[in-house]
Amino acid sequence: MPELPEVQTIVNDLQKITSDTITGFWTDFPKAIKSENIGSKITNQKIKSVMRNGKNIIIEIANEKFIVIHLKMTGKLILTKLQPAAYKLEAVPKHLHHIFYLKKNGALEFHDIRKFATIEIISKTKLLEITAKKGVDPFSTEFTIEKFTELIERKKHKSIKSILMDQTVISGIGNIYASEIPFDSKINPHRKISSLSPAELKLLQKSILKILKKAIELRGTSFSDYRDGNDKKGGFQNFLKVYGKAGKKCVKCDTIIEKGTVEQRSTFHCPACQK
DNA sequence: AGCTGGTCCTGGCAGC
DNA sequence: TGCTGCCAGGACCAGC
Repeated sequence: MPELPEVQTIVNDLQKITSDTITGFWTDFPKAIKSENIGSKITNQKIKSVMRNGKNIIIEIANEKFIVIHLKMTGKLILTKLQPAAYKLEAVPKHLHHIFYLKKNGALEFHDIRKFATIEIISKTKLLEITAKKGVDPFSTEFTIEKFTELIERKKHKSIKSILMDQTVISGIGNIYASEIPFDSKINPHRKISSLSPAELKLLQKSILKILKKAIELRGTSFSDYRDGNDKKGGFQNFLKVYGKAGKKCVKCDTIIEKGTVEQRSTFHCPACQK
């Protein structure tokens, strides 16, 4: 499932479509598109930039309009060299649901197995509204220990895991890294925020940056479906310590990794290493 | 206001 | 073997 490192990898790969022009759009699943008349809004528009905001991919086009894409669990954006004429639209691959045709780069294919991913065309005003609702980006200079402390102030009764997942606190962390980060900090993800000492909070902040940074270096985690902009797997799945490891031995102490639930999401930790 | 639980969707797998 | 049914997941929304 694409989280910050995966989305960042895709956005990096998509930099090459900057200054290209969208020549057309095709879809067989309009339900995923939250805006009307997408084709006429984006056709013949030049791409000004490709950015990330939390787990959103934002493609800026002319007239201060933005294509906002959220890949949810199984969405994939893959750049191909295929020209529009090469697509047999009556027989596209099963999970290919949208295609952005490009003047120079061929096409940007949007695949999605579970059809949860969304596309939206929004104005600059709306974009600012969306980003204002989001918490701090871990890689922005705003992500200081003071800001972190302030953001969790009203959420002290919540668990550490749920805070890491809360996009209005820190934007970009999903279920995989929300288990891996507390393991790196040696902190039990089920603990309440209020139980954290200032030193532990600092440790957690350090682990957020460390784990996300390493995952970006390895081009993300391909736990099941994730692929980068070139349809290649990431590498961080080989470095997972607890996520998906229930019943297996902890790499550090041989204790059996436990699987629990936080807000209906599976959560993994080592009961010996993580206090 | 804040919390819970339902919803979207389908591949993969456990159990019979 | 073939079927059924459950689970995974992010974000949003209805209802209390």
